[in-house]
Amino acid sequence: MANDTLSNSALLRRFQAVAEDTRLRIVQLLSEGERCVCELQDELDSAQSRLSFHLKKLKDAGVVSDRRDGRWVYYSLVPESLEEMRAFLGEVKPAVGWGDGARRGESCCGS
Amino acid sequence: MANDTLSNSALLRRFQAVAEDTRLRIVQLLSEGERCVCELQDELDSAQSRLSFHLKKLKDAGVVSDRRDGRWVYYSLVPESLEEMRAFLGEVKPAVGWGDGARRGESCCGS
DNA sequence: TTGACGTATCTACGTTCGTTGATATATAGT
DNA sequence: ACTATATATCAACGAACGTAGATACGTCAA
Repeated sequence: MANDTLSNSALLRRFQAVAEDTRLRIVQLLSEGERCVCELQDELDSAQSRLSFHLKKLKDAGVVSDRRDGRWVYYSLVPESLEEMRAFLGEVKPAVGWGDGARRGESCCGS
Repeated sequence: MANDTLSNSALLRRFQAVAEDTRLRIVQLLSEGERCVCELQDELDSAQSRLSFHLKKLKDAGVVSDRRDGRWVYYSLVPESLEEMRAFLGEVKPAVGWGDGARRGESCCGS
């Protein structure tokens, strides 16, 4: 795996951002295109301050970006950040699938 | 997007499972192959009960599976669950990248 | 300038989460 | 049976998180 432990912090924050019900739904909705807060409010049937809170989390984690247009602020996904998570899950997966016998060298705990 | 809102719960639990420092590292380590708890204990320099707690979280979310061999319990990744997360992030990404002008039909908030 | 509207921030609160240390369970060796 | 080792579970605690309501900020129209 390419990433060292320290550089995981950005990745971790992205996973944390997505790992919440409302925010996962927001990501889902934004995958159809950008939305302003009031649209999300309707679609998620969520209070305004609540949504603002979650959008901030997503933004701070780099998962979404915002752009202001007059009174409205439009949010959209940041493809790179999603790709980063995807890449992690991809690097991680192939090394599996070697079930029982195929362990690394010695047995564990020195015994 | 194929998944309806309800079927997100399993996916959500997987993201929640991975969205924690120690657990993200565990997934990283397991990508190199299965490990028993005591090995992870060494590699993560973590207390035993702490590790057990996190492994349970991962297991309950379906991200890892365990197999007992004598005194030891070996943990390994469940590729399908990682693939499921990957798929979600993949479905989500392509619809982006249409920045400013390209919004959906009408403008927002009825105005 | 005033008022309406869209959004962000702040505060207080209850809940969930991760940690620690103690204890319980399981397996293997003597 | 007894002991040592590997792992899981439990109870108590503090910290982080999500929510709701109030308030502040920014933008537009009259």
